Amino acid sequence: MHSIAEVLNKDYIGKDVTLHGWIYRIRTSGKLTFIILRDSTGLIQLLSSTKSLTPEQHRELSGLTVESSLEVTGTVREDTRAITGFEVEIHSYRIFQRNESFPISRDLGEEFLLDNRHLWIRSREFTAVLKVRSTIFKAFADFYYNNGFYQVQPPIMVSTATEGGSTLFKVPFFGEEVSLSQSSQFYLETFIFSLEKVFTISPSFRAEKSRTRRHLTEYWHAEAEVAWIGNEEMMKIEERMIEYIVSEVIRHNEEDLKILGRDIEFLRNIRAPFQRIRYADLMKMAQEWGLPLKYGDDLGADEEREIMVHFDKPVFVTHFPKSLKTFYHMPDPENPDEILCHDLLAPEGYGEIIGGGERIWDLKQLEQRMAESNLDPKDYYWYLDLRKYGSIPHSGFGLGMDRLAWWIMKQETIRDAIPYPRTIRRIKP
RNA sequence: GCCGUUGUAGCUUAGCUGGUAGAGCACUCGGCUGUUAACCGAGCGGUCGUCGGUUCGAAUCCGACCAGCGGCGCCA
Repeated sequence: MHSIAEVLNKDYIGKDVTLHGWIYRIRTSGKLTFIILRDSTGLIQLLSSTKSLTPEQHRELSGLTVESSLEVTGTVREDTRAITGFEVEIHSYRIFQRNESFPISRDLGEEFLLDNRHLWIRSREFTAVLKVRSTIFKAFADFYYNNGFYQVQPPIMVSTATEGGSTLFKVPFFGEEVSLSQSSQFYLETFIFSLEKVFTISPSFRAEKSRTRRHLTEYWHAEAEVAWIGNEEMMKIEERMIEYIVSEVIRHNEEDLKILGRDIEFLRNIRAPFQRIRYADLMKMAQEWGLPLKYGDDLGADEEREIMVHFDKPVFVTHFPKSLKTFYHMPDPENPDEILCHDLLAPEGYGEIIGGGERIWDLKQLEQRMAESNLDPKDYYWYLDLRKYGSIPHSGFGLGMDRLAWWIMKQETIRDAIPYPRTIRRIKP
């Protein structure tokens, strides 16, 4: 048994190989039939003819359809006319299944492909997407393992909101109603008191009725929390992490990026350090660029896009006004109206992919900020406990893995970066 | 939630001011000993999203509803 990628090699010329996979294309030309076979590693042309098969066998192979599954044994030869430079002349085979007409052919509509995502997964394009995603998830975890972090597993079913504004998914829980997690941050903060440096990649859920190309209701949320460090040190870790993930994708997925039409040279330029811009300075710059922004405005999607036109690497925006961020962010001691936080904006119009910063670690200060936000301390008793027993300075961040994958692959919508997107209007397949 | 837009064969679509619904792909059959999303010929395939209205006559005009997509707000 051989893989297709393995056999696309001069060492196999003249040798017999056994391949298995699915029919990617099939066409007949007179008494010859060309089958393009697909497996997880690539494509290869197979030749069926009466030279090496009986007329009945040749006829059976010629009658196969796209995505039929089979195993073939044949002889490899080099042939520049074949799609990947080599061809296998079949002399025996086994058909596992001959399909009826495969629903997906050429000229595909967006809605149809989403309805048939379970089949579209097999396409060359989506196979490339899945391979790049696999690298991104591995590289994220590797980066943190290599830097002394522990991976932890926070709960998914939770009883409190982490952030006031976002809408929660309610699920029944033995006669009670609980929520699906929309951020693991508070739980991650609990882990640093035993492990100091922790990360997780877990699903998060947002019941916001967002209808945009960058929102999912279920997404993969990568989060880290680090003891003893502040906002600037946190950003240093993040920029190296992004650089590492992008470099790993370039190293392992060059072919996939080509299939997706991604400009690899652009990605090669994604190297730390990334520029830091204070919110107040960004507002001044935006005004010079003619954007209708003033101090105190939040960055909308349009503003992010217009700002990022001026950069070809991700940019950290820091020191947001207190009013724009939630209660747990640490105010800047030098200017308490601003907080020690950062958003990382991706270039090329992709916008925010990371939100993070330093957390308030003083109990009184946290209680005061919660009171300002009209939050009931009882709901957060365990979060407040962390500030009662050996509290320490610490920072963390949350990264939308699907958004990162979406940007790295430069896909049209975030739905094209995740196999089974969940949105306000889509729960199938 | 608000605003916009689209819906014709399994898929992609043409059909303009109302007059018997047309093509390509897929599939089936036939032709071609080197095809590259092959090509050539034939066949199969449609309650024009749904319901209602206007009209002698509606895919086409009007209304409501349903579904998808896009934008905003919110966020990762």
